Amino acid sequence: MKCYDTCVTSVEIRYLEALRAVTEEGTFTDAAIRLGYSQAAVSQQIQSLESALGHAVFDRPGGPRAVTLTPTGRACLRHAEVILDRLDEMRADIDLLHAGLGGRLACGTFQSVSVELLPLIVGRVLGETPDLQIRVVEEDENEPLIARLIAGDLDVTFLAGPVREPMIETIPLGEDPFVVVAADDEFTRDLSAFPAQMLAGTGIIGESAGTAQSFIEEGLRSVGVTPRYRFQTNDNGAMQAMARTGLAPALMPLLAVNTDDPGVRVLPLDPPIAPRSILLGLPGPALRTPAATRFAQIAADVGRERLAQPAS
Amino acid sequence: MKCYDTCVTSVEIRYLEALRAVTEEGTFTDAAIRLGYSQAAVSQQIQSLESALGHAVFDRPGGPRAVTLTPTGRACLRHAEVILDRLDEMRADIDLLHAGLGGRLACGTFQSVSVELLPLIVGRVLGETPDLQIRVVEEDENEPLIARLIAGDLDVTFLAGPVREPMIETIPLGEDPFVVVAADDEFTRDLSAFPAQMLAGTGIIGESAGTAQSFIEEGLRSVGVTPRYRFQTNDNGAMQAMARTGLAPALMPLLAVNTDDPGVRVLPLDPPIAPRSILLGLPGPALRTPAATRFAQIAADVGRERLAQPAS
DNA sequence: ACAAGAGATCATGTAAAATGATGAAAATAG
DNA sequence: CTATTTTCATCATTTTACATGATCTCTTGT
Repeated sequence: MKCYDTCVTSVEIRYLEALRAVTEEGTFTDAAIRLGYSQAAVSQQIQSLESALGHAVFDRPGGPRAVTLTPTGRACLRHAEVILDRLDEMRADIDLLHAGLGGRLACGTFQSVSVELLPLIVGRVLGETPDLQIRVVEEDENEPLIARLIAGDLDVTFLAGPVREPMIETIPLGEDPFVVVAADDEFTRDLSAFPAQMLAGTGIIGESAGTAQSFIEEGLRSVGVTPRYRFQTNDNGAMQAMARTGLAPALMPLLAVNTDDPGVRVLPLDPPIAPRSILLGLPGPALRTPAATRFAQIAADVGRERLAQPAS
Repeated sequence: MKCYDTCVTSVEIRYLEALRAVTEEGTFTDAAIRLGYSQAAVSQQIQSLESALGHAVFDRPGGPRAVTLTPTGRACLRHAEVILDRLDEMRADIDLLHAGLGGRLACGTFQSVSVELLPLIVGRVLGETPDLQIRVVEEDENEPLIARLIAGDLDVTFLAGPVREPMIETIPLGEDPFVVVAADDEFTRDLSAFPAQMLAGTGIIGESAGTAQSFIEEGLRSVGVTPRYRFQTNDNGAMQAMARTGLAPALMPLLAVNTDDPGVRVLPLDPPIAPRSILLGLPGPALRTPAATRFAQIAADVGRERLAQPAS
């Protein structure tokens, strides 16, 4: 059969549906009834499909015998089934996404939040919507988190400190004070707060870099102390373990501290440095999934429970 | 059938292409250029897609900023990529199929052919088109093979004996005589042919059932012998091994005999019974793949080489 | 404030699809 | 062997959807 490329129609979804229906029903007429078309329409659709593929997909024996697939048609149908299934899946996926029950939620975070706050929130969210696929991305700085949120790479993200970025919306969750984690020895045993001035002498243990550390350094300078590092690591556990040895006190966000550790004392700084505020960043309303909205609500709840609220 | 849905149009391929193009280009205008449409057309296509899905897929910030995918759009795109890829695959698959280089070939066969003839043919076919996926289906009878060929389940099939079935085409490959396989003992050593009459006394070893066996029984009756079975099995090797013990001679199609076995003698029957003709069945030309056609050619070649040709 | 750039909107012509009626081919029944 | 039924293809026609080009609106950058 010669195919004159008079009409450059390409493969359309409805052709594939027709292919499937005709195959399953056995006749064009029944397929047309099932699809809600006229028989002529189905006939033309199959013809269009055949002209698009360049080969016949059905063998029409003529007379009251059922049409059968050609090898070409069988190959085509194999793919068509996948495509049509995938289309259904797409719809289901989107419905689920919009119902807030399914889909994916990519969440940005940074270290101190990851320790305690995030697991709590994730636990509650998953308690409500177990089918939600949550992916967590950790960064040391605000900027990449914000960038990825704007890029749509993330659906929500935790942020630290004041954020001025008109493209996104932020919800304050509370404040995370910086505390001194010191070895539990005869000196610290009597203290209820750690004198900031002493840090100049002892040196401190801190994170390697990142937003939190800049914040700390700035805070220390504002109370007249220039910090000197005795040890820097990005691992919270290592920091605390090192502080336990008595090498130097660690200056850490409270959220990152394991307060169950009997070997250390956790003390506020005196005078205190400005606490870091913890925010949740969300994209504009149009880019927000129901799951993200719910995540934000739960995050605010958890923040109210576990974080100091700023004096308003 | 009246449809009162607000969206009369459903998802179309071109919408998905537009979705992909806009996502990759970042703007409707560039996507339109890439697709060869006007900007307005792409805008409408995306709108149609959105109305079909029920949700926006792009966030249009307005002004000279690139549009970005909404979570819905991202979910949609994930599936769209698969669907579009699959469509390309479909075309490639069909082209390959039509070039005779790829695709699948389902071949029906029966025992005696499977032993020697089929491996030879398959070997040659694969030598020419290594990417062809050949699947072999073995049945004992002609009928299921023919039925599956007509149903399109098989692309080619070997058949035995005369076949009267107008729906399919048959190519004679040659004749497969029935031979006596007997233990190599003092009695058979002097024979150049096995007297049919003797089979009445010794009994025979044969297949359990099936077309071949009916053929044998009929043939024996035509020379005045009523067969009596001493042992029946469907395994050619077992049949031959049993004949080797001297229990009784086996009456088998020559093709099924392992002629390298030193423990047995393979003798023609005297008087001979009608040999079984070996045919290759093919569907009508429209249902034939190039691979099937080539398979038939090679089968005819091999048949000419390895089978007795009927006296014409 | 203004210009530039991006998508939305509108009216319009055109192309494609669906329809309903008719025709041709083939198996089946009488 | 003819009539009937079932099937798909074809044709002319209507209806629908599509793409276009010209504005409109909005936002950003200067």
